[in-house]
Amino acid sequence: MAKAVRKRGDSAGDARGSLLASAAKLFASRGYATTTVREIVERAGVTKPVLYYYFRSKEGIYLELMGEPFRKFESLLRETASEEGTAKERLVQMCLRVYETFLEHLDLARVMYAIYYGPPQGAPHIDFEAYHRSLQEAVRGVLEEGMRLREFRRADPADMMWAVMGTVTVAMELELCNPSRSVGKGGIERMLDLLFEGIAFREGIPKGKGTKG
Amino acid sequence: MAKAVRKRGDSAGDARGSLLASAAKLFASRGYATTTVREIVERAGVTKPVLYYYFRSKEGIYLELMGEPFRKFESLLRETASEEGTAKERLVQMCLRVYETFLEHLDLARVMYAIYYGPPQGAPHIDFEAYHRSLQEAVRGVLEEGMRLREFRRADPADMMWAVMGTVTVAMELELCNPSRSVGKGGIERMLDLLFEGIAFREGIPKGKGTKG
DNA sequence: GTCTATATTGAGATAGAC
DNA sequence: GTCTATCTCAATATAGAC
Repeated sequence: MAKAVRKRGDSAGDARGSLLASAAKLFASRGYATTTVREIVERAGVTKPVLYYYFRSKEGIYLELMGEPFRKFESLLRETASEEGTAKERLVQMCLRVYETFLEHLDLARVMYAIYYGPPQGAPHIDFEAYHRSLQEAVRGVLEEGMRLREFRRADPADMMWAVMGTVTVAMELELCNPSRSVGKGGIERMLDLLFEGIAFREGIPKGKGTKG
Repeated sequence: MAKAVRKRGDSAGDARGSLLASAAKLFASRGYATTTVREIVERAGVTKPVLYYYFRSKEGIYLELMGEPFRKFESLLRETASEEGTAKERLVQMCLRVYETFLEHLDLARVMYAIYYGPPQGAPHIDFEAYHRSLQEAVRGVLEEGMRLREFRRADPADMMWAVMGTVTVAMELELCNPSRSVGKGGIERMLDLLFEGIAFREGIPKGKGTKG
């Protein structure tokens, strides 16, 4: 155990990255509250002052950790909203990218779930709700556009939005708790297809999708 | 605060019930690990030995607490599986009853979510996964029957199952974290309707459901 | 500076009177 | 069945030797 041994090959900025990775893993597996600074630095192979140099505090490294995926998430929504393609195509893209971002940050997703659904654990407050809501708004926006373009049939946009969210939610939570049974991106596409066959407008069928059943 | 005052009107078996209610609220709001026996008994207006008399331990009251909704959940699945009605009707019933059971035990659902998605918190192990899976199997069973009866169109039953689960999941999680925006039972029915319009078989339409779009 | 031994605390759990 | 008073134990904090 002792001093934990950073090899000479490690580049300079690596300590920072090691600390982030270490904190992510520990927050994910043991929770924010129960993870100690000592554990984080030990696992990263550095000493306490290094953590405080880069991040000021345990809260600091937590906020830094959560910051990145959320920034990525926001830019993802902006991009997808202003893209080419049918409403359906954009919606599928949006769902798949959200899911991809989720996969790229599984550990952080775990931390987020634990704090969102569990007791606060003394972690500094992050407005997860706001991010979740901006995803909802983005999805709903595309759905409403699809309705205007008569690509989708008319229904309560909120209901449609939640049905779409349901497919992504299920895929994500399966990945979190039961990765071996994960449906993956393919699964999301197939679920959305099932849903679209009900959402798709059925009178003047716009593109080329007949009743293929 | 002091002694916490049990009024004379309280009937005999009430201490037990108060303890259960108290533990449910506290486990839900503060988590299993951080909730102390002292807090539980104080809130219930009794003393420690009363808790140990009825439940043997902190783990005991936790298991007792979780036991009831899960027993109810299992009988619910059995009942619904062996009922009258079309596959769609039974599926909707099943979803609505799961959701109702969830609503009746919101606090416990919160505890369950915290432990399922978060760190174990030292709580005794409960195989939530098994219950979740039996729900999945029940839903899938009805779906497959619906396919055999040509009430639903053919598709991967697992995909359909997850799509259905998604609607319930979304409704439940909304209720947990954002009850003011809850979609409620009506929302589940509407989401399922959206989904069915895609799942419903479209060639020899069995019952009386034409393309009403 | 670091390590080990010793307090202190606060948790879960119990004994025995009533 | 419920109380007061107490026990056990583990985690943390601290003191003092090295």
